[in-house]
Amino acid sequence: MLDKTFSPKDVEGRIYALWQDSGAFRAGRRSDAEPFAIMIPPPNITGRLHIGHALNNTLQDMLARFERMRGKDVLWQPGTDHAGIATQLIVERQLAERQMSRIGLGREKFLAEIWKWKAESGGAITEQLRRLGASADWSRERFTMDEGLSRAVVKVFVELYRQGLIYKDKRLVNWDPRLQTAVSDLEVENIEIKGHLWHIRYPIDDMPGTFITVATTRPETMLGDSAVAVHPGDARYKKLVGRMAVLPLTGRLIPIIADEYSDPEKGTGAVKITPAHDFNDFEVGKRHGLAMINILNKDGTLNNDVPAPYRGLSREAARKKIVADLDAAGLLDHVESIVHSVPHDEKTRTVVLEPLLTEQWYLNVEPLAAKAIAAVEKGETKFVPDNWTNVFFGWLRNIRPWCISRQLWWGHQIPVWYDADGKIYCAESEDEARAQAGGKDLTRDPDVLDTWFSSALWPFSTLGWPDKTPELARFYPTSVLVTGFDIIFFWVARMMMMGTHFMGDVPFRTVLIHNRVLDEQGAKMSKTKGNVVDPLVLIDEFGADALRFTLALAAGQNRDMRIGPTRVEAGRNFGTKLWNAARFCEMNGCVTVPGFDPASVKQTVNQWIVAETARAAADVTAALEALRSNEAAAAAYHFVWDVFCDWYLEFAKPLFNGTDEAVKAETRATAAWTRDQIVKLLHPFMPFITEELWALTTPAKRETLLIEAEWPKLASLPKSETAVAEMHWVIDLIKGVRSVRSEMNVPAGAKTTLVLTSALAETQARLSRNRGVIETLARLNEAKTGSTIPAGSAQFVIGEAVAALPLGDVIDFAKERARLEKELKKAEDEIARFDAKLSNEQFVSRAPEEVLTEQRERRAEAASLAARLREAVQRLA
RNA sequence: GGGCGCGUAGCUCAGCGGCAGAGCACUACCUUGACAUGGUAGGGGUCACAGGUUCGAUCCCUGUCGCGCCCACCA
Repeated sequence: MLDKTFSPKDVEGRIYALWQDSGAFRAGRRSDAEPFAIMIPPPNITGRLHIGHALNNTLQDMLARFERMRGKDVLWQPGTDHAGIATQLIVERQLAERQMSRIGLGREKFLAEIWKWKAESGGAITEQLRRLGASADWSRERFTMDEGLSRAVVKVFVELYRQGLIYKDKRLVNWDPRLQTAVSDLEVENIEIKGHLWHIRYPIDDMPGTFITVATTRPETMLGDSAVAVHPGDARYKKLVGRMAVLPLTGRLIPIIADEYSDPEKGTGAVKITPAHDFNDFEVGKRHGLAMINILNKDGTLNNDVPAPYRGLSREAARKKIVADLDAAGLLDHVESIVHSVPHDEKTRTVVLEPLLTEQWYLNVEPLAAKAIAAVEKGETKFVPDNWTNVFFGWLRNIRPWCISRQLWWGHQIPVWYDADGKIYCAESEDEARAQAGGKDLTRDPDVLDTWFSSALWPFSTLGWPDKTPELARFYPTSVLVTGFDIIFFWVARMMMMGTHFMGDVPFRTVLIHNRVLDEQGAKMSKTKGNVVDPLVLIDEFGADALRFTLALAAGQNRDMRIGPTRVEAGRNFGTKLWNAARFCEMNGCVTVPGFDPASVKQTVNQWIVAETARAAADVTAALEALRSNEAAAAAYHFVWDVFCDWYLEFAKPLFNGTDEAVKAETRATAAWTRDQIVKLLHPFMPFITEELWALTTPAKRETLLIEAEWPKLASLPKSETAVAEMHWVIDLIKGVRSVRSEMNVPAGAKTTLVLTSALAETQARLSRNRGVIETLARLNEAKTGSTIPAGSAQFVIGEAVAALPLGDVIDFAKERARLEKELKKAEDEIARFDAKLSNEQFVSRAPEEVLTEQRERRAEAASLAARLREAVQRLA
């Protein structure tokens, strides 16, 4: 006997172990079946499962389990990402606690420390994915710095280098002064802050008392100015072009140049040019051959190329001092308060990034982007929902070189060596490089690659590339990529580029973009706000199934979804409902009957539930195929709760308590069959509870659902239209009687007699066929047909029949009359509406026939209702 | 500046040409032999606003307002 409620925490661990031992998660179990592959977006090894991961992996697991049950050979490839910056920072912080430092240890020992940390703590996130129920093939788990994946990274780098797509260049890059590394354009977070626009007067050389005024938000950069630019057509400055300005505080002479870049409308129309510290100025500087004066050290302090008083100052301190000094010199024209956006690091959003002139490795992604664009244009990869396609195109069509080098230690070290003259040798190994160099002593480039470089290879590097493995042949291109829109540029686009370039085919056929998860108040979750909804806490409280079902139901087209305890509670309640329905079946001896043929049932109610089950299965299947998890979950929910529990099991009660053994047996078998279909349909969403029910409901013959159960394919079952119509009639009748009873304030315990007056033989037959359930569910002591209404009764239309309920003294006449009048008014309004519609010539001539018929029928119903209400009102009066 | 998304019940959201829906919250009643993590009945809506297309618009088109996001620029 099943317990009264399902207790997730007592069974989830056991069931997960059972699954893993069964080997059912493994890819390649069905070598003759159609392959289906999903690559997990590898979570950072530093990560803890957050609600976004929970959603992402719930959707992947849902698809993996669905396709597995459909008989496909499923590969769900798990793994983790080495997360260069995040991991290095964590270990550095831990070292600091032990009074040690990265620099002190040196590269080799520091990396050993990270590997040690990874061995101890790096597996946390995958353990947490298991708690969610993730059915990934853990035997194939990969890490972006595994030997094999690293080999892929080196191979890709070397090939791209030889193709001339990777090159070294000295130009401005976004520099993080705290981490002291370059970052890519994508890693820059522009944040709007309140700032100032300082207007500074630069004296003109040889023209005492004449100034040219420039405006800047970063006054400290003036120390690196090489020119002042004005627009060639700007009459105000025409006579100054070609003269020199005296750069305040330095005394340096800089030219006043004419360049289209200067916008006469903006600021003063004259703009200071700092080629080493501004992306636009860099271009201007190149055009005019200006000096590139770098004034910053790698840590953001001012270097020795500035006047002595400012050397070594932080950017903030330098700014203050420079403004004060300019003011003292009378060169500060005025200060304006403005709001402008300032580049910050994306991780902490606290460090202001600086454009800095450094030498970095770049990947010319343009030719790769062209291939990725072409593949999507040809429909080789589709985005769901497809509006993301344009976002993807938009970025790739305006793509700029990707800065791929990072001044970190943790990551894939760049496979480039230099000889004493600085000549570059790019090779797959040091030996190969040395051979190229003719045996010279070489030093390796100290930098590592952007973490996303290795992630971009994930769909094929995890399958063994560059080796031609059987897995690669079988599972590439993968079937679906499930991810959030925030990494379309970082990851999806780059996988598309690398995949099309190196594999000659797209990495995935479909990209399912899901929403971002917010807290219950709609705020972005962040640790500082303390509003992080921890999925593990939710799992502890409500169970993994509850969380998964809630997430599946909430996932949709909307940009954001809000998740919190109250929604997960509803998911848990659904699990309890399912559990108790199964328990009810068990109590009534519903046991799975081997060889049961659902098409053979004779009872109307059983024919009906078989047809409804088939429809639910079709709905869930169609929704899952279309990757619409919310529709799939909703269809299953509705069927289980509103159809199976609320009506079918209630109809079954009088049958189970009846005396007709044949009917009882058929109903038991049908109920057990339906329960089994439900358990299978819900398994992709709620794997634990369904597995438990699969085992417990008929312990004798079951293995695990995971291995045994096939996805319900019920399309060939009879539609049983007559049975369905009859049950709908019964349901409407019962609802009507309940409503009337409630309105009439019939005391809860009291039973009443229902007299159905109908001239239709069919109605009378239906009533007599279903008398048992109608009497039970409508709490009647008698239901009978007749054409006369007993004295002292009121009559109510229920469907096409009329219920005449004995009134006795339980009715509040005045209230009843008011209610009836209200109803009558409603019905009359409705008639008027339909009449207006039906007398509209255009409507009648153009609307499809079935719409017309439907509208006429509804009009007739309303009219009949109105007539009866009118009569009832008169009777009460 | 360019682009995208969203305004539907008190709240969170589905629906997207032909009865306006769910969950939570609310009201009343019900501890009935599966389930109070439940049941029954109910209240609550100018589907943001204005035009247009259509026989018919919450749904399609145009515009307006409001909210959010992305990209670019920022002297």
